Amino acid sequence: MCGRYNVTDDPALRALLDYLNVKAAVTEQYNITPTENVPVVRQIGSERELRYMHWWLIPHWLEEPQTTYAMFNARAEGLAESRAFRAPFKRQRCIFPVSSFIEWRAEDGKQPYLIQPVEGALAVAGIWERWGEEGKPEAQIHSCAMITTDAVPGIHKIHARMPVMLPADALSQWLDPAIDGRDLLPLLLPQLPVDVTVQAVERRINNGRVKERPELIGEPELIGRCG
DNA sequence: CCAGACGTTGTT
DNA sequence: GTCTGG
DNA sequence: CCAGACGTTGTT
DNA sequence: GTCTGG
Repeated sequence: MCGRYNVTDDPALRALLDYLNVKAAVTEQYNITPTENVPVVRQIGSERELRYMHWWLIPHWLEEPQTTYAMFNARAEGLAESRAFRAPFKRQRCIFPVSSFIEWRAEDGKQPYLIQPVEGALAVAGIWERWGEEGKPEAQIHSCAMITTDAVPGIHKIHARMPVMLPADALSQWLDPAIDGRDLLPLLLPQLPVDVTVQAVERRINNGRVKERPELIGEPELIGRCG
């Protein structure tokens, strides 16, 4: 990606939210770009919730929100050491429900490809922050970033990086704020927890203002979760 | 992530 | 070439 | 000590 | 808020 994805309100995504024991529903969003509000699942104590957050992490110590630095992705490598990321990584982790995401490859310009699970939705690892005065919850901004890692071979043909996709049996640990993030670093490996397809899509979605379902082009390629 | 702007003076 | 906006 | 950074991707 | 560079 790790800078464009889709959220579809379909059985696959609902199944993921059910699995996480989250009741709320999502709104369909296509061609989501950094700085948009996106749904993420987080856990406070033992309570999980779906909450819309600004997709561009705003560290709590900033005087004012800014976009000077690219903060919508956070590299898994160095996450525990990064000044900007390590605090939220420690106890403010979240999951991005993702129906499909987009990667680009240079082919006479930029050709977008849709990566989509064959079955179910993706649980992408993330971190979140809260910015603003403690006493004014309505004025606070919640923000989030997706964690990235090296692409697995099947996806590397398109792009060298990809979001960290968590397997189902890792989700409870990932969301548990009682666990220190540093103890969860082994979860942040390049891996496909499910089979996915990679398929070219129309280039007009390169423009982030286009918010329609992308038209597929050509044949999908199946990438097995083990290769 | 990609696309598109990136600027001023003066007029409506 | 680089920054901003979506 | 204080000031300034704190980031990613992709390309060369 | 905390680390790095000067």
